[in-house]
Amino acid sequence: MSEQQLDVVAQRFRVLSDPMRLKILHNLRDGELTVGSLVNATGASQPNISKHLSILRGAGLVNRRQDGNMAYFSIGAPFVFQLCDIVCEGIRKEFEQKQSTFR
Amino acid sequence: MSEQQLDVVAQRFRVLSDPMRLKILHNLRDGELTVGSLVNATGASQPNISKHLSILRGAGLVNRRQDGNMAYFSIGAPFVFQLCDIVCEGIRKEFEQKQSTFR
DNA sequence: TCATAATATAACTATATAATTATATGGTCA
DNA sequence: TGACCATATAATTATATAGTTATATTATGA
Repeated sequence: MSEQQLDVVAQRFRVLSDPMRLKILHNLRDGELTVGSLVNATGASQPNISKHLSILRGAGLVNRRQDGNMAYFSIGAPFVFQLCDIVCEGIRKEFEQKQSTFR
Repeated sequence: MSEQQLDVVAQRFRVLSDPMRLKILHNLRDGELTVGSLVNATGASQPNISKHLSILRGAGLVNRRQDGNMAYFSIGAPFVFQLCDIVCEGIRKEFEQKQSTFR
């Protein structure tokens, strides 16, 4: 793997390394939502959500569809959930190991 | 998924979001290495490598074994390579889509 | 066309963190 | 014990970025 490839991969992980962005992706799991809906669902400010959405879009993780004066966002790369599942599984195993140290 | 869970998952992605850490993991793919070997392999400074290794260790991604006055590090969670593969595949598909826009 | 609603962008601030330099710790062997 | 080697930690600096406030853009409907 080349230096450049590692940079690109690291950049993708960075996009996923923010709780609010994960929260947005999580909320989109059941289907597309408008920016306003995401603002309500997350409790974050509208500019904040817009910015996160543009970052997610830059990484191809969400798609944007405009209808009237509303923008609908949806999951663009379902593999993100696969990634989260693997990470969660890893965290679980790690806890188990740490626990077993005390048994 | 709870707020707290999202925080933990985001934190894990953050650990993987640095090119030098990915480089270290990549170098460990063929087996354990000492800090010195990793310094040589990566071209980074010794304190820098030590710090990255401690971050990786904190996330359970590498294991440490001491022998004499040398520390041997090895992959602690093989699933990281699975994660990278999925991300790489995602990047490839994204390029394909962007390319097809011009055909 | 004007007022309004939804979203996006810009400028700014505060915080997190990667890398460097200097120093400390811990082990080995004479 | 004392010199040396490998690794770890501390302090510092520079940069990246999340969030806020204010403003711009774009679309709708009276």
